[in-house]
Amino acid sequence: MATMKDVALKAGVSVMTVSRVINSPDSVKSETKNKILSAMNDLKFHPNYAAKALVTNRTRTVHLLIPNQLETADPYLMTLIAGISDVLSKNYYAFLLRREWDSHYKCDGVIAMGLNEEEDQQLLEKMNIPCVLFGDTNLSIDCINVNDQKGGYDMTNYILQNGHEKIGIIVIDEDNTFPVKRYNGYQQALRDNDIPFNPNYVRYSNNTEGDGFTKALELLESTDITALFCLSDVLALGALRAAREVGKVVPKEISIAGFDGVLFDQVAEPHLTTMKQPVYEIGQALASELLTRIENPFKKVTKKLFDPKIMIRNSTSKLNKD
Amino acid sequence: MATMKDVALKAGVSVMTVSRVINSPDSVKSETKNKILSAMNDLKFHPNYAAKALVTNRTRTVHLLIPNQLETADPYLMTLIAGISDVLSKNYYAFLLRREWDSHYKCDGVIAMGLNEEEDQQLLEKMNIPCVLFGDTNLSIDCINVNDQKGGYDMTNYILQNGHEKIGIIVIDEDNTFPVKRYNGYQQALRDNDIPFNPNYVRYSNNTEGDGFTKALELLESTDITALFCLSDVLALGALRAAREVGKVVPKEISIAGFDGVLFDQVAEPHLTTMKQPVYEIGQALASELLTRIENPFKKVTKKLFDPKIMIRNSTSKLNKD
DNA sequence: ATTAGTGATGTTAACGGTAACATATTGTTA
DNA sequence: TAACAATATGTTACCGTTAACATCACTAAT
Repeated sequence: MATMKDVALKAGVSVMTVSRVINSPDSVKSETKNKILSAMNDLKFHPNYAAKALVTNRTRTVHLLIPNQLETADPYLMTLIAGISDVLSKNYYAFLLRREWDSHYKCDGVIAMGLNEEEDQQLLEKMNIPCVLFGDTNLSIDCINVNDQKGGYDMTNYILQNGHEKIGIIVIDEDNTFPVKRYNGYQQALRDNDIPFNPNYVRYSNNTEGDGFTKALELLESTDITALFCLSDVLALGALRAAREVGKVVPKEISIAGFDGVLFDQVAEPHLTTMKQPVYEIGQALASELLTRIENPFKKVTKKLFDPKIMIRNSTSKLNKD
Repeated sequence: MATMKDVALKAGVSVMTVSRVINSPDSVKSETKNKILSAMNDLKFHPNYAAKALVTNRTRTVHLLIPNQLETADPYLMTLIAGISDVLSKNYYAFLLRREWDSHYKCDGVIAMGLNEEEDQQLLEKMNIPCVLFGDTNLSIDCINVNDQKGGYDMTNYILQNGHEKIGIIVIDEDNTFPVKRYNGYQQALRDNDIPFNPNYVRYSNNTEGDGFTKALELLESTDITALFCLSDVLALGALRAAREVGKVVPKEISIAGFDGVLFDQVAEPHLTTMKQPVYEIGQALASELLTRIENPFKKVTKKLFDPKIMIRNSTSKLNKD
């Protein structure tokens, strides 16, 4: 492998001038620069990142901090990673998945998936390197998140526009903020449409297919809802099964909507109407945000919200007035 | 960050002795070693991998070479990456996804997903670093692959055991070897059970839901098959839809089986009987194989096959003799 | 013509480790 | 106890790059 020394020799200049061609090309006379550039080309020179890392204290490595609760193969996480990875790889950044923050292993930056505010806080206070958070925090850290409130609002609004007024909701009961935001969106949409909020239409559940089934069954058997908004696709899958169980045809007799837009939503039968989170794009955004933060550690903190996008498929329809 | 120099100073020895404690602990007197160890502990010393990389020519980075045809967010690929990543991360190896081999960017090893023999061959000849292939090749390279022939055989055999004799098959028509192997397994199982092979039961298709639908429709309408073996889950999904289209109840009137065991197979309705590839485990195996190869570049080449595992769910059943 | 200023390039040392060799210490044997 | 291994530790140079400073040539101003 050719080193800068080889290039310098071939171009008849000092190593430092070669270095300058790479790092501040404007400071080198164009005649000299051309000589060096063509020498680099001839020798197929590519910088040794290890040497560079040693002297600049830049590793070209990013750590992805992922919650213990999530499996690595979780489709949501994997899509996020795909987005992150595509951006990082393009910039020759390698990355490494970590389940906890270990400051001993050097990296240029961290992308953290927050779970709840407290954990975020604790975590971020320990780090003093560039960091971007998938989530929210009031700390001065770059954050990217999904606009869950808007997602909840828009979906509820869509269902209302279809003539439904009795809309059940299955909320996720978890130490995290997103379900509450989605739920708030639901309530706000009802208010804005002058539809009274009915607490009997609300169920809290774990985020599992099984619990979605149970809670949906309850609602279908004990209330007169014509639509059911599940705050995750996994729940909605359970609700779909519950509808089959009680013999209600989806969407003719009951509309069912989910939230997330994970891989299997299009495979469920009927295809699930859902709020798709732009997870891949968020991954990309997290990575590019981190890269710009690494470039410029003192830039203004940014907080970005990505709007989820409603995917209208055939688990929902206009209210059937019979 | 503490360096070896700091440790050496604190322990009252030379830097080299500290280095030895890390790399060949047995060569240091235990009294000295303890002094150094506790100094390292006090100072929270962790080696600087960049410096190490520079002098040892080891980067602690692995490149994943993924085919251009695959999306990064492909669930199959993502599960593989999850397995790889879990092993690499544990060993503090970072990784980087590349779509083509670029020898200029240093790494300690490469994991390549082969597509077809020719591509593999071309690729591997270019590389002269540790490499493990997900696929097959006659070159002397470590390979890990799925036993597709056995998968095809076992699934066909399972269907035969359920009394079916008229078994349709949708083969994938692609420049790749796995569909042929699965197809061979199908044929061999027929032979071993003395069931004549009927070419009318065979369709070739692209690996898409849509084409699966079309080809399944053809078979359902023009033949008397009682079971249909699709060489991928995506195809099987289309077949499921085709069965609904012609009003045949799955599995009562037609058994449908897939192959792959991807994320959505359990979500399809009815749940799909399939041959699950141990993709996550294969990812882990690829990574650990690579790490041992990096440790010992001259070890004997290994070729491993992982058996796929039949997941019997409710898209298949015993032949209904009416 | 002398001085100061500017732009282009070179020199030196350092980043934090390890390899190879040199030296010191200890133990073994005649 | 001298002589010699064997074992334990130290010294030096180097890996490939950049930062900081030094030098040089040339132009502009006095």
